[in-house]
This record gives sequence, structure tokens and C-alpha cells, in this order.
Amino acid sequence: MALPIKISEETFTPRQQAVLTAALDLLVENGDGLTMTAVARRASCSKETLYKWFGDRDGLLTATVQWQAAKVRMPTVDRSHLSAKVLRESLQQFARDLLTTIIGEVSITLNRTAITHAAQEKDSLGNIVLENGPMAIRRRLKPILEAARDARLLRFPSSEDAYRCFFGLVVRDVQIRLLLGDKGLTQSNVEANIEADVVAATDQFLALYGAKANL
Amino acid sequence: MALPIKISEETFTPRQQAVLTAALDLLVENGDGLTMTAVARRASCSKETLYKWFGDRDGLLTATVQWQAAKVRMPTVDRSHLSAKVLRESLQQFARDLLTTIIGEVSITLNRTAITHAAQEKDSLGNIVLENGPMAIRRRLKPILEAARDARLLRFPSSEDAYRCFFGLVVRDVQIRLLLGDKGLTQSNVEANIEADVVAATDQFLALYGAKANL
DNA sequence: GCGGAACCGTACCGTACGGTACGCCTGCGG
DNA sequence: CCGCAGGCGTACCGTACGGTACGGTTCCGC
Repeated sequence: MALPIKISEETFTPRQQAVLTAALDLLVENGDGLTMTAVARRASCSKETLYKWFGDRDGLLTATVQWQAAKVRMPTVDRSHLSAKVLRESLQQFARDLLTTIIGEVSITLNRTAITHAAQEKDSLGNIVLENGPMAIRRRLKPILEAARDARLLRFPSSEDAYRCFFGLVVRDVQIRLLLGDKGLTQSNVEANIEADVVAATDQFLALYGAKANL
Repeated sequence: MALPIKISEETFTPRQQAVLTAALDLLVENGDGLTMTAVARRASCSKETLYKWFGDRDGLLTATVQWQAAKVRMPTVDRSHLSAKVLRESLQQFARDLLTTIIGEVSITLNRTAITHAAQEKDSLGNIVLENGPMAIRRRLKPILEAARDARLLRFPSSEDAYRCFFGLVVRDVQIRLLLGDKGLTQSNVEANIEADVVAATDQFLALYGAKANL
């Protein structure tokens, strides 16, 4: 079946959401060793109910990822009056959101789960994570970039390339290192430098794509 | 036990290397669903031998990743006479190697395996991959960056930051999308653009860190 | 009050897979 | 020629886990 990308509030009943919360907690705690029995016990429900609601283990996993991923909300930027200052602050906000998201325990777990899943020729989880992560950022950022170009604040031939450059400047090697469990890169460690990194990445992006002296 | 980071040629006998090759092939083919029985059958050896040589499944996995990761070789750059031209070409070579590596089937598989492993509170595989991937690049690149700074070709306060910026400009969202199984980003698709991306990333890096008009 | 739907808890089944044991063959040193 | 070490193939064991079945309880509509 084609998975719905969007999840509305009413997709899951409160009880079901409690189950999904339990599943997510277990996922974060125990890695991908998520068993149906454990979820049932944690959520105080029967396995039969799990299978009735979610079909099978994959369905539960999918629902969990989908439900959690949909909770990530992007800030809306007013692009009607873009000034250099507003643009810079918007970019910084995007960078901050992106960084704080990817270093979060939940994001790491979800990405790991989806990648593990993708290793078994199943890309549904990967698509959900992509759609709610990088692609969501892209959808929100590109209009702003294009508005900024129209306002002569930025210069680029392709907004796609500009977006991907911004992504690279912000994320760098942080995400892959966290996913691989690099001990030299704890969340708190990265967290302390977020503000500096946000400013640095934004400055670099503006240096590359700013129309003039936007530094 | 502390895992040796370096693997010499003689660490494994040819027969053992054949077994590891079989394991790697299966890993690439079947994702993380690597079973001891499958490896034994593919390598035409008995399971008993596998356990004798590698201890347990984790040992086999570790040996496979370790052995394969060690095969990645970095180019050596002569940093005695660095000119702007040589620097640019060196950077481009690094970018090219990095990109061609991470889009390769084997790299994707190894990273996925290590990440899956990291989701179970085991970071040995992750460390091996990190050490032979990003960290290896860093070890080779940083001296060049610093030599270029000494030669007044580059300007930066921290070679660490410069390296990580370069990494971000080159990799961008390619690796995470491939790991997540993004269908809109096939290897061939990326491969076709490698040269353009290499040049673009290098130009951007030089624009940010070049001492003067190194564009 | 009554029937039934939903659901909990638990017991159960089948299978897949990690790990072990054993019988057999081959090659080699003495 | 003998014995034995190394290794192949296979059968086997135990367990963990996905998935199912079923009895008991609660709650809701009538």
C-alpha cells in the first residue's frame, strides 16, 4: 500500500497514541530490539490488539515513525517583507532547528531504525524519515531562498543547489558521526556549540550566496 | 577487547579472506540479514570453522567490516611545494575520493551495518567505520590545510572547522539520503554529477577559506 | 439486566537462527 | 602405512520472537 505522508491528529486514537509512545520509548531505549511482547507489556495492552491495530511488526514500526516524524514542526517565516536582517535570522532559525533536531535522541533513533530497515530492501521508513526531515526542510527553505533571490538578497542559479549547500554547511559530519555512535561527539558536547555553529554556517552560506556585502 | 584499528595484510589467511569476502558479498546482497549458515554455505566452509576463527557472529561481522574498511586507501599529496593550483587539485581529489566512496554499494552497506549495530549499544563497528572513513580523511586533509595556511594560501582559525566545513560542502545530504534508501538519488544519478559537484564544493571551500582571490 | 464488542493477559505454536557436536574426508609428518 | 590435525557437511539443541488462540473482564447500547 502507498503510505500516506501526512498524518492528521485523528489518525490514531489517544489509546493508540499511548501505545505508539510506548513503542517509541522502547525504540529509544533498546535500539532496534523492539519486540511486540515488550511493547504490549509497556503499553499494558495485549499483543492481539497490537496486531489488530497495526497489522504486523512492520506496521507498528511504520506507525510509530510516521506518528513521531509528523510531530516535527517547522517554523513559518514571513517572506513578504524580507530584509537582509530577516533573511539572516530566518536562516539561523532553520539551522538551529535542523541541528537541534538531528542531535536529539529521538531523531537518532528514528534515523537508525529507518536505515536498518533500508538495509532490508524496505524503504518505507526511510521515505517517511526523509519526507519529514530533509525534504520538509527543503520545502520550507526553498521558497524563502527564492524570495530572497527575487529581493536581490541572494544570488544562485539553482535553489536546489543552494539548499543542499546550506544543509551541508549546517550538518557537516555531525549526523553521520552521531548515527555511528561516535563517543567523541556527545549530544551535550554538540549542544553547547549550537549557537556558534548556527552563526558560522549562516555566515558561510551568505558569504557564498549573498548578493553583495551581506556579511 | 580493544579492537586494533590497523589491519595488516597478514591478519587473515587467504582462506579467511575468502570467507570474509563471502560475508561481505552477502552483506551487500541481503542487507543485515547475514546468517552464519549463509556465510558457511557461500564460503563452502563449516559453521564450526567460522566460530573457531571468529568467535561468534559479532566477531565475524567485525572482522568483515575491519578488513574491508582497511582496504580504502587515501591518496598522498605532496605538500612540500604547494601552489594554489596544486592545492585546488588536491582538494578536488579528496572531494572526488570522498564522494565516490560514500556512494559505493560497499560503503553504504558498511555504514548501514555499523549504524544498525550502534543502535544496539555496540559501537565497535561504528568506530571502525568512522576511523577508516571520516577520520581517515581528516587525518590526511588537515596537514594539507595547515600547510596551505602556512603557505598563505588559506586562512582559518581552526583546521578542524575548516576540515568539517569541507566535509559538509562535499557530502551535503547525499550520504544520509543514500543510507535512508532515497529512490530519487541512485548511484548512477549521483555518479554523473560527481565532477561538477567536486568542482563546486572545492570552489566554495576556497571562496570561504582562500587567502585572497583563489577563485 | 443482557448481549456483544473491545480488549487484556497469557498460553501456545512455528520458525529462524546462533551456537555445538559429531562423523567423515584429506593431507601431512613420521 | 598410521595417526592425527584441520576442516567440511550436517544434524541437532535452545531460545527468542513473530504471530495466533482463547478465556476472562469491562463497558456500552438496548
